[in-house]
Amino acid sequence: MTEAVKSKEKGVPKPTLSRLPAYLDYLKKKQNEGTEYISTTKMGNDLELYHVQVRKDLAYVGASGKPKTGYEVNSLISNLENFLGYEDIIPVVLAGAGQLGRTFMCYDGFAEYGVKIVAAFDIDEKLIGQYVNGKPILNIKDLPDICRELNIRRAIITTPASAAQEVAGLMINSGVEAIWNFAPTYLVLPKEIVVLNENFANSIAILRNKLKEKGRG
Amino acid sequence: MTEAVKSKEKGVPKPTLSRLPAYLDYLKKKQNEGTEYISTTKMGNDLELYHVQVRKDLAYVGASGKPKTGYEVNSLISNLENFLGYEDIIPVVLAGAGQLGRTFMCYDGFAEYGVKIVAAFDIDEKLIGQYVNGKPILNIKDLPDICRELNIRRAIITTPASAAQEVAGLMINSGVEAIWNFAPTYLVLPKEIVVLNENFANSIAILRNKLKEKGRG
DNA sequence: TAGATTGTTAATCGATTAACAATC
DNA sequence: TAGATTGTTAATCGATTAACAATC
Repeated sequence: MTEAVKSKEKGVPKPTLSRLPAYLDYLKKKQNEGTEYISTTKMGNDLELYHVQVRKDLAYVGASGKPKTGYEVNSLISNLENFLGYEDIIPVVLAGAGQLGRTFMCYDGFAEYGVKIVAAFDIDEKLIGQYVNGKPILNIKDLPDICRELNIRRAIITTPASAAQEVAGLMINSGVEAIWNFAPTYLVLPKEIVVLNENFANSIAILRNKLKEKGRG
Repeated sequence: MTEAVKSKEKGVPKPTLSRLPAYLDYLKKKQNEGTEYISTTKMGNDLELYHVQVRKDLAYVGASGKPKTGYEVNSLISNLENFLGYEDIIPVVLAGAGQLGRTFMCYDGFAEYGVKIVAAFDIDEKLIGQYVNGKPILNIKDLPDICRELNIRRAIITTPASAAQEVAGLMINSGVEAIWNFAPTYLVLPKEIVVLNENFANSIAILRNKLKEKGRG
């Protein structure tokens, strides 16, 4: 009946959501250059987007501007950061301490977006017990205990493709609700689990297709 | 006038394209299990897609099935691989031989999709001259010459965010037409250049949003 | 004031879903 | 034959684009 309830139900449109980090990145650069106000016309031009779309996206995160002046860069950044929730620190575990896994353990950029790797897990005895960037590599067998103890709900998979499905199962049994999968395979998991398959094959296909569209094979 | 011309013009619908690698991965697993024929009903069930959509996507890559029997797994795989063009080997250069860059140099999985890193480039004297997985790390200053010499048109960026934009410019001046960017920033480049920004911030935002939609913050 | 810019409402476009006919 | 499955055509849905009114 009341529209307050109705509007809360729907999630963010996916296309909108995927543009928000681009706006944020762009605005931070502008902020560094000392820009105080910016128009959606300018933003749209630079980011190759239609200005009305930019305005709608910004309205979505609660931002508003002034006719003739535009939007205040600082408050726009706050709006976006708030909406994206980068302030909340979320502890995650990582399975697969191979080269990619260890790269992620070292990569402090995750922290900027609120993702904090607390421990890695592997099956390889040679890796178990080591520390990478201050984070321990533990035996995969201990994953359930650690997850429950620390109340971990998010996980990253960087195992080989062959191990990914099994590891994902183990994680889910340990209370994990969301999985960010970098293993080159598509995980098939229960509907209540959130998965994001980060798939290079997919990216390569998209790149090739964009090239083909522009007439270059 | 003739519909032959008309139909060629349009590119693949993006949603379709992004599902194709998932089908391929799924079908290869089925092939391993010895499955010879498969229905779109089954595929749709397993991959959480509507069966008509699966059928349309498969029609797109030139596959066809038989009523009552379904699609032949082997030929479906061929169709997909053909369409995705994983057989053509494309030489690429990589800029930024830091930890992520070196991880990619070691990762032979790229080869499976036709991507072959021929050389890496960096600005760091300590790295220049080293070999990683048989591939040389060269001085970034030599990138233009090497690209022109070997007729390289594709590049990967794994530099820090601060260097990415400049490196991209250098690449474009050296004949590069497509850039796969892993630096945590959105590149703004001429329209004729194809860019794919592989952005973790974006992924994290999507993951969070999926969780929110399911009622878990 | 005039003009740039915001913000909203309507029209278009494309992809997904549904209904149904064709086939083995 | 009957039923499962393909393949096509029409209906729905959601996002983008366009048109326009409001405002500083």
